[in-house]
Amino acid sequence: MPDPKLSEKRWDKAFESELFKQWQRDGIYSFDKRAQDIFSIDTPPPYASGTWHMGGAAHYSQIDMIARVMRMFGKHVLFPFGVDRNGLPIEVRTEQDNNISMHDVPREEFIAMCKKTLDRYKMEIAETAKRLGLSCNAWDVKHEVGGAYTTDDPEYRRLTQATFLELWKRGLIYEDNRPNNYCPVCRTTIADAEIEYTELPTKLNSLRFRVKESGEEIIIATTRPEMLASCQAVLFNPSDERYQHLEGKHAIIPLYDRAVPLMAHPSAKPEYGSGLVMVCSYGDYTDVLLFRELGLEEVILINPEGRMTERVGKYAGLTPVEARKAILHNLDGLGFLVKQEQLMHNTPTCWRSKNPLEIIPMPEYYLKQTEFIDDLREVAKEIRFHAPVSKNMLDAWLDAVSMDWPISRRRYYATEVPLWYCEECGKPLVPKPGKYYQPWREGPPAGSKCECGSSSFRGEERVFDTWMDSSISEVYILGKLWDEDWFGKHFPCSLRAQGKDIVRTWLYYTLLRAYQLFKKRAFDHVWISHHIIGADGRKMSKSLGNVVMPNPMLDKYGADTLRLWSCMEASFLKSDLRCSEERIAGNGKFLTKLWNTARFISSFPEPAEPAELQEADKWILAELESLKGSALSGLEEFDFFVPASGVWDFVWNKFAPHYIELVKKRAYDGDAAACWTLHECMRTVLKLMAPMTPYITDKIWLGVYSGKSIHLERFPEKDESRKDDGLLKRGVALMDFNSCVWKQKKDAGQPLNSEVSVSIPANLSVFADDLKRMHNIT
RNA sequence: GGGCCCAUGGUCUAGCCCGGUUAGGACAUCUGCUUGACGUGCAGGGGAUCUCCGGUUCGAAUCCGGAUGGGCCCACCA
Repeated sequence: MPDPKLSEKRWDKAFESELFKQWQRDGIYSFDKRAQDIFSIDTPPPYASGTWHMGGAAHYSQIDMIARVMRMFGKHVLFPFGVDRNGLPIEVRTEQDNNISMHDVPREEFIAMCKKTLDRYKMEIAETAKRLGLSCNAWDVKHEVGGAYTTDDPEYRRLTQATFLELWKRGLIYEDNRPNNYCPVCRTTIADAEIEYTELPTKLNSLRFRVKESGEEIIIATTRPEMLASCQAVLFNPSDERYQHLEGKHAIIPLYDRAVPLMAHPSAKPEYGSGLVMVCSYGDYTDVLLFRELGLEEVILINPEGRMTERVGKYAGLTPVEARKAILHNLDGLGFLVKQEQLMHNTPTCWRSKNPLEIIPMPEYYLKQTEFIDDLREVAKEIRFHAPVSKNMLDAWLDAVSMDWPISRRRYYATEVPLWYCEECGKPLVPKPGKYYQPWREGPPAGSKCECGSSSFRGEERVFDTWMDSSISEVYILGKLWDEDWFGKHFPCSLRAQGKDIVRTWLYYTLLRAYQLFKKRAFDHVWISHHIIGADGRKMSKSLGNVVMPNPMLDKYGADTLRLWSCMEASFLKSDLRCSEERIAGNGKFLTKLWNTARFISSFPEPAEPAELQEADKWILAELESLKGSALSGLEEFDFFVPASGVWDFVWNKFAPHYIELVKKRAYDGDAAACWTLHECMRTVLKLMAPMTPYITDKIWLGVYSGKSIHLERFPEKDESRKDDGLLKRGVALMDFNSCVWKQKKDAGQPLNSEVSVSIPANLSVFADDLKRMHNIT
């Protein structure tokens, strides 16, 4: 081989960190606000806790590919790196690490502890992100467009508060003391969107009640016997013949000896249990509706600590589960328990703590959302979804939203609700937006006075739901805080890239907030990725032993291999990706192949102009053109399976074994047509692969073609003149012919370079010269 | 209970929208090979009644209907 420009014999993942440093030094991904043709990408800031999982690594790699694709389509890409540091997981982690409960420690102190926890984690995430080769605009710069950000930054929080104050001004926020989902473990109200339903075993208990007027015995089935004390009615279906005579009578609650009305109501299903149902405050959401509808008096049985209140009598202080056990024991002892059936119950649980929820009334702030659902349905139609079917997930949630969004929480490490209350008349004092307020530790703005004349205020102690922060991420990254004009020009954000699991939270809330604030869609494109799961098709979990972590994979195989794997496994937009080390490793082979192909080609000079092309050259250019077409359309869809597998197929199944072998002899002779075509194919392949495998492509590019990074290049233009379907067909025959000759020599036990006597079919006569030299045909 | 998606060799998948190819590839497996770059390579082989049943059609993996089996999302069954 003549001197190759690439001296190393194979791709070495150790080049990756060098290249990353060089990119940073040259600032090739930095963001310039003055640029035209902006493409902005809003990504889920990864949660700061712990190391990155495979899902995060693959997910972010692919978002990075989108950023690189848009750059190569000529856009100036806003792609900031963010880290999420708000919310419950940090608090829970801090509580565990320090073996304390948040409420046992002064607020100030607890927040300091959270910060300490966070600082331990922060670097780890960023380091993995860098190793993956993410082309984020900046890693250290803060507080400007393109800068890295954290969601607990006072700047971010002041934006959250400013948007809250704006919505307050527009009358979209109100306070209400209504029964709501409450997580006793997190000790806070949560929104419907934060509920996860889990199938949990429970017992359906049939209890013996008596009818006060007749002394008749009736059976009532319940899964929540500990709620007996709050029972205010017993219902039967109006069509249920068995119970018509009970109308207007009363049932006596066992243990508590209290009489409650028996009534007909359609919500009681005759076929379930005994057909009689007790209504308690609050066993489930139906109870809430019934209490409201029937005007029943609410009895609070569970306190904010998740313990039974005085109203349950001797079970006070127990948790609901303990109380259930105790009360069942008592009921059984007194003969009230008739039977128990085991059943699975789709139980609402907290998505953070995974614990069953209770329904407890608590005064909370609400953001109106139900009246915006129809508008959001229209907004969603203006957005291009990748893949299009993913829009179904959003539509399904829009159909399900039934009540306004409770936005206040009773936690510490989060953005504060920026309000004070007059000590005299209780009226809220609403500060001007623009500053980060912490009402629990500071007074209202100097000189504040209530309408009633008082200047004595009490600070609000509640904080916001984390989604109040997250749902304005696109507003934050587009720099509304720092440059209102620029923001106005570049909103909506070009793209939201996120996982399918947070459609009803992050995506939905962002669209809601953007619509409320700006009457516009938040994004032009929404890209929804699926999950990374274990090789066995199940969710990765330690107990199943199917966990693969990104850092060890990066150590062993490098970022490009990992990135290529995420493209090659399947379409991330259409299905979950199964992950096994074996399959990741296999992708490294393609990098070796690509490297060697490039190294070989680099040993031939690249003519400035294509000379008179021969038929074989025209054939591979036609193949290249067809690859360009399919790959570019896949890239436009942000679906990397098509371009990656297309390039793989082109290089490994057509270009290297057939075309290169065909023109090798010509190339050695210095034929300009062959040399030019080899380089043309290689340049195109490198560019098409650059977004997916940014390291190896740049290393080759810099080594062979340019002093400047491939990541500053544009995608090759399509060239209609190279299309030739007839030639493509002939190419297939050509490849078949090659296989035939190879097989013939193999069957004859001859080496591949031996002389052979075969006749070249008429339709391949145009390739005759190349074929003769390739196969040594005499 | 409602909705959405899916079903292709041992495994993961492409093709299906716009019916007609020996159903393509990767991984695994088997055999052989220094071929002027690559043994992390090259060449070749074996392996699929395209879940099932109907229908449309000259012709169905592809279109239509149904069944079965998965997955996901939503929903107040006590």
